[in-house]
Amino acid sequence: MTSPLNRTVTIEDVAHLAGVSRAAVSKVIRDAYGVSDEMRAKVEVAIAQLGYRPRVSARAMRGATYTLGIEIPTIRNPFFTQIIAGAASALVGSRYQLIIAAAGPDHDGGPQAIEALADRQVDGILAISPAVAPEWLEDLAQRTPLVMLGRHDNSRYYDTVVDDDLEGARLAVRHLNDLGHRDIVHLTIRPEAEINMTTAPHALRERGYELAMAELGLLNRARVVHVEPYGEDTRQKALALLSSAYRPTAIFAGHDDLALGVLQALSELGLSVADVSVVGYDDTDIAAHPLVSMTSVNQSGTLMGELVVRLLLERIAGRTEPAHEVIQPYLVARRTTACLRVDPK
Amino acid sequence: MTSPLNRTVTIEDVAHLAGVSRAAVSKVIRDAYGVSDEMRAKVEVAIAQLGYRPRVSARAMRGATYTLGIEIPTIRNPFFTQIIAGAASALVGSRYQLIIAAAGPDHDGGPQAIEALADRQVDGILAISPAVAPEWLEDLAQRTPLVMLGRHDNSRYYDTVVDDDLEGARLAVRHLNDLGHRDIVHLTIRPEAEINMTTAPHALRERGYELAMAELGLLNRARVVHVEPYGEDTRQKALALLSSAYRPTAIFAGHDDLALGVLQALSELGLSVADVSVVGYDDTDIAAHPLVSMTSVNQSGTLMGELVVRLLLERIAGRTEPAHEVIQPYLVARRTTACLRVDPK
DNA sequence: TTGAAAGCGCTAACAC
DNA sequence: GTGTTAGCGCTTTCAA
Repeated sequence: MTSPLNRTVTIEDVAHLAGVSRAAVSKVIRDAYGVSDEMRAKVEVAIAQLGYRPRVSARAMRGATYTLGIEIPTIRNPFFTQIIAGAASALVGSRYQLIIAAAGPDHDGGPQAIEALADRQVDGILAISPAVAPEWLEDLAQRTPLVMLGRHDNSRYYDTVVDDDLEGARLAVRHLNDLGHRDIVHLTIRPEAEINMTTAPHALRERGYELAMAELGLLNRARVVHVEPYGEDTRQKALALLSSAYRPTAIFAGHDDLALGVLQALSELGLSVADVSVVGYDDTDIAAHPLVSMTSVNQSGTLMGELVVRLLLERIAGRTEPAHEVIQPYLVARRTTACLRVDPK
Repeated sequence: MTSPLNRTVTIEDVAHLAGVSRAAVSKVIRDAYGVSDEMRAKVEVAIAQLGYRPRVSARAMRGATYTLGIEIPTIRNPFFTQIIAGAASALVGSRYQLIIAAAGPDHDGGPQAIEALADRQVDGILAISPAVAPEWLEDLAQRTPLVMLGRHDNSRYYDTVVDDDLEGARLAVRHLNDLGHRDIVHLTIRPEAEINMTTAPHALRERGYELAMAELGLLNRARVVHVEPYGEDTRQKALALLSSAYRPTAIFAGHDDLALGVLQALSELGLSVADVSVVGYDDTDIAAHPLVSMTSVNQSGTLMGELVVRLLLERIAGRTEPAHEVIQPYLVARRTTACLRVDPK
């Protein structure tokens, strides 16, 4: 199985050992048309004997890399890893390998990581990057099949999969209102962190929050607190908010990690969800844990991951009409949202 | 910035526009020796104008890919993503890009993902794979610089960074014993999930557990519960254990996710950490959250990530003597470990 | 069904 | 300091 050579074994070595041409070996490893069973057998024996593995870079020069790249804003958010898990599971049994590039707080949050994938000649790209202009993406998509997650725009060059963030936010606000809350604050990342306001999930959730508050006749009570997307800021701002004179009775956070920060601040102040109700977004695993038991809006990350892979493979296979899928979110009510007033009944 | 050509812009196009040779462009983009400031300026203008980006595959045919690959068993474990974050931060400002390959529950848990990275001609590999034979790794390491995380073996071909799992486990057991516990169960993944018993973290923690129990004269009470590494099994086994006639007063779990499963089972049975103390391993973020507040053994995942990158870059730069670093773990005591008996004093 | 040969985009010797 | 050129390991016509 191990190569007896010092240098890497190449297709040439296999061809030589099997007594055939390089082209023949190439056809066998690609399952290409026009190889006799006999030749296939010979070649496969030689491949196994030498432990031959085709070099992806060399293949990339002429053909495919059989690699799909996925970009995520940060690897520290469990919702993104859930999407990746979904994407990976959709690839099991296929000839494609998934590589991940995380943008992270230290980078520009998108283009850089996506370009890194494109530079590596992946056969297709999945990306979660609201902070990128559509024109830039269209340019990229014309070279590399591209499916974007969490974008509400409608390019003909790339596909999109997105949940109905506006509706998700309304679900959250209405739920809190149903429980008797009227002073509902929305805590979310500062809008500048997402370049394109109209296509970004958090901007849309913020609009959904305002819409819902308006529908409930609570617009005058609507308050939005913006925090830095990474680090300690959530906790700080939540502490300030919760210890201010105008403490809300409920907080709807833009995503679960922010909600966890709010819950942490609550704890630190000796308060509990009996004092201030909390709702998150994404319904990550930890939200369901009994110790946290956090109400959250579920947008089916795993299914999203599977879906984007399916769309991307279609694109790679040649589809040119754009696909734009919208996932319907649903609310999972748990202990972190409590009735404000006990029902007199 | 955008290319005016249909096809991808190549080094040839840049050379042509700048009125220089391909070699000159190559030197500029690699910061290589022997370019005049004037030429550099011309080339850089042309690069910007055409939006040229070198194709990694083509570079790989002759030189470097400036890509480091990191393999992790699963992306769903926050400890691994913490390591990745550390590794990524150590790479900020360097010319290297990190790509991630997750093995995942559906795969063979190591070789496959590592080979996928090697196939892509990464310049070096970081990997967390106890379930792989040293010979296999040595073979790989002779082709590609390799640093392994969480292995206790000592190859001269690859570097290792590992925490002292034996000691970590002892810290956990002693802590519980100090609190008055004597019936301490160890819950960990089934040993077959890690091929090489003597080099695998969980096998070593199990040995450390037994050692500590023996040192405390509690060997006759030592009990180990094995669970499947993924899925619902932890909860099931924990439920069974906690509702059995021989309920322990404390459980030391092999890692934080298992510990969370135990805490979940506790909750479901209407029990709390006042009834059964729990200790985890890895000290992931959620352990520190006030709602969880879980005692855990910290092995500095972020620092580990930074360290492995440093070692890998050294290897790539030419170091041949092996490096084998051992991290000292420490226990972070939190609410999940409670005194069994109130001190009469 | 099989093989010969061109060439993908880049780097590294080497010549100038 | 700069340009010329061979060639990395594959895939893909195209002939046989």
